Amino acid sequence: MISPITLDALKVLDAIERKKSFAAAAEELFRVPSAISYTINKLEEDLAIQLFDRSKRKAELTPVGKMIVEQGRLILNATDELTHMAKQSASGWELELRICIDSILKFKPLYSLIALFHEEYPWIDIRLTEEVFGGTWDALNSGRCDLMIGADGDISGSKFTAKIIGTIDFIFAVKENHPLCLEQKPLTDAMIKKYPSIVVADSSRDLPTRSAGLLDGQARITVPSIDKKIEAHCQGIGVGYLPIHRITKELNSKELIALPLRDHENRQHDLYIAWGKNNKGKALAWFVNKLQQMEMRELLDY
Amino acid sequence: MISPITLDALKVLDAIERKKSFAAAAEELFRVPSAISYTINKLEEDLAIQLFDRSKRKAELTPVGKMIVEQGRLILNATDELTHMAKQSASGWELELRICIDSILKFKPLYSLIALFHEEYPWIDIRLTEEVFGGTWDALNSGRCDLMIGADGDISGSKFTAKIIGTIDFIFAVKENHPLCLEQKPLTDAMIKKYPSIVVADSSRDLPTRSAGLLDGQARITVPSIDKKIEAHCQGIGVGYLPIHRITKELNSKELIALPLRDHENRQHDLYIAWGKNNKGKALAWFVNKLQQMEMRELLDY
DNA sequence: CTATTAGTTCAATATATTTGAAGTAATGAT
DNA sequence: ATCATTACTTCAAATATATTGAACTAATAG
Repeated sequence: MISPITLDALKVLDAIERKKSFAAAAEELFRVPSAISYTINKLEEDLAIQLFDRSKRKAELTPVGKMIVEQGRLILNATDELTHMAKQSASGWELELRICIDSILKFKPLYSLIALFHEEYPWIDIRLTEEVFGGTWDALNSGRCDLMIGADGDISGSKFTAKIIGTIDFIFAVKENHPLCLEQKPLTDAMIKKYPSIVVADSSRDLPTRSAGLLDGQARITVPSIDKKIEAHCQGIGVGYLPIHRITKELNSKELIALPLRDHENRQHDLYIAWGKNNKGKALAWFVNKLQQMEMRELLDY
Repeated sequence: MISPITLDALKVLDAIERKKSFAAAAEELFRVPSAISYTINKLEEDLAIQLFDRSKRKAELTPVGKMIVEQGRLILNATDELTHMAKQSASGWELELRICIDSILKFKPLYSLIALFHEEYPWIDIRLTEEVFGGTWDALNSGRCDLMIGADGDISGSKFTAKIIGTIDFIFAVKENHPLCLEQKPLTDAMIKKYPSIVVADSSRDLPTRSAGLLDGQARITVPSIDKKIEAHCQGIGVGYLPIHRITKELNSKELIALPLRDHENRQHDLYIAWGKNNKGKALAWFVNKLQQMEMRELLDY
């Protein structure tokens, strides 16, 4: 026997310390005093350590005894928590929920949602990953996440449930003082094609790469994230569509200029959330519910 | 029953997971397979949670089961550690050691000693307090500390063991450009008495205040710590003796000037460590041993 | 100097665990 | 496909462990 300590003994020890008496502890635990005495004696014997000073009428904890009570309480709490966790997760709560978010969306509003969730269910792990364009669908499809929040482009098949929770406006934006600013508005295709377009790399691995509806015959510069794309626009390296909510700062400071196009409306993309149809997880349901209640404005962090 | 989990069940669960088999776990725990089966069945029943998937020949942990194994190991470790701690402290190791150090000494070298100690005995708490002059003796005398490291002035009686572990040199030092610098050397009492002396408050509460051997008939400015005294000297507010090792920086930068005195040698104070004679604590012994081995230079942090 | 309180001891009893033999069902080998 | 083997389960009996209540001891409060 490596450790002679038992949780029952720790419970008894705890009760004695709180009630300051063997008899009172016995009552609390629905046992007779002699049973308490037996448990403590056994623990002392097994440990070969005196836990109580019995020279007085009332038994008093020795310093070591006090320490065991204190540390023991931590252990008892841990087991109670473990029991609780186990019951929760056995009753339909996931042990972890993996959320994949399109990098077109801002993380911040999701953070506060996660914080809220974590307050209620601190034992459930939330794993957040980021993908660009089709990457979120791909992550869901290949089982790398349980819930995707992302740009549109629906997936075929009946494995997933998808809900549109809003739309994102895209506008054609270029750097201030960009040559295109001097051209006659609205801009034509020919004008635009003279400048490279900035494309965010599709992080899809399994799915066919999505064209993202870009103009043809134009030089392309591929960047790994939406942030880098915005940066590239600001540097004047290229031109293209950007989601309004991510560039409000740059538009306000006139770092980026929105330009009207002859052949394209300012485009709208649907914002989806999607998850496995037969995923009955309650944490998933919690997030789906909250996300649907959320105002688009909150999610985009205008 | 609040938590049906028992440490024994967690041990069994751990063994099964490691050995990947009920039978192997049984062997490891010197029980028959049916006993293992019984323990697991009981735990599953009490928790009302399926811990193993028995559809295959080899029982496999369910996700919840895996979690319980993982968390359970933490709990098992904690109990093992608790047992260890208890045995250690019952075998003569203190649960905490209170060290009181004279503020004349630097804390830093003691910190590394404490760090070293903490590496070997992480469960023993070290409480470090600081006192000025007689304060360390007083702290020891009144039971506020177990070990004092400090300036001299031996205590009468046989309650304590004291060891001299070195000496500290004190010199008479004043601010650069202080009027005393211009006087003829060596300085006489009369010259010094014109300027206030800086006295560190004796934090003693129970013991008669110690005169600290200062010149009489001189204005006194009382400061609460050695640092404030050095500061006061640097500001030219007063004059007096300072421990060399605490003012090497100021002496090198000529912020403070050491001056020779006619009537006093540069004084030496013995550096003591002392502790209760019948304190048989092993942590105390460890520190006493290490402190005696330490070079004065290390302790003063020259 | 009792009377009372607090905890202990002990034999009897109740409960829980372990055992070994027999059983079931899945896997692997032929 | 069949059969032996593996891996675990079930069950009754045996054993170990915990609980009880009655009798006991020792400290302290009145």
